[in-house]
Amino acid sequence: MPRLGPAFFDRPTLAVARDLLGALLVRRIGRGLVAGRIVEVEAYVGEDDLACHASRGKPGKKGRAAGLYVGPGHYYVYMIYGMYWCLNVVTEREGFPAAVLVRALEPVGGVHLMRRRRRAARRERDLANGPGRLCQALSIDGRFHGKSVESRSLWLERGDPIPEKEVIRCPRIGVDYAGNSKDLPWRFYVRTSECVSVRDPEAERLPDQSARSMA
DNA sequence: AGATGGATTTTC
DNA sequence: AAAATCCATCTC
Repeated sequence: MPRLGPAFFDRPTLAVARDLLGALLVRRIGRGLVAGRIVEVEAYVGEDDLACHASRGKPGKKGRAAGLYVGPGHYYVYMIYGMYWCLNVVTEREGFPAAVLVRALEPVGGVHLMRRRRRAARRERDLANGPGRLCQALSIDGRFHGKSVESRSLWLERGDPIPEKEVIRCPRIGVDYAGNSKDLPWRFYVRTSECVSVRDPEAERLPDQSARSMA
């Protein structure tokens, strides 16, 4: 499958997020390959999004959030709760802070390598069904922060498209602190996947999820 | 339900 | 300088 280049990410963040569903995230570790199909993502868009790191601290391109301004197709990797890494891909034009957080993968290849790094996971579906877990499973850490998606050891490939009917759109996880941004429906996941980290029963009951405005 | 634990941000 | 907070996960 062809790799996704920077141009793929140089688009509105919600469209990128939606289209990343079904794509493959591939990691090369030495001679081994570890790969997963993306089944859950979240969009973080601009300084006005109170859940986006760019809304914190001093406005502008300083500190941690600087990594969100670097232009489309770069990884933004940060540590959370002092223990776990989270992988984002920066979107939109240079100078505008936005990214897509990759929240869950369905294991596709190198499952034995994932198990080695995810001893706590008993079932295969638990190997990468969370933003911290997938970084453990694929051995992704701060070394990838700021790197390009054209990296030789971590990249994305186009996968089979996910039909609109299978896409669930709902509010993001863990952003209750984000005031008026907390209910924005900027999380997308694949309804039929067993590897979604947190399901949203209410959203799954509603018809025609992602046909709503992307604005 | 509670513990974890480092970087970042906010408050004093 | 100190306290609070965090895009989470594991164990109990």
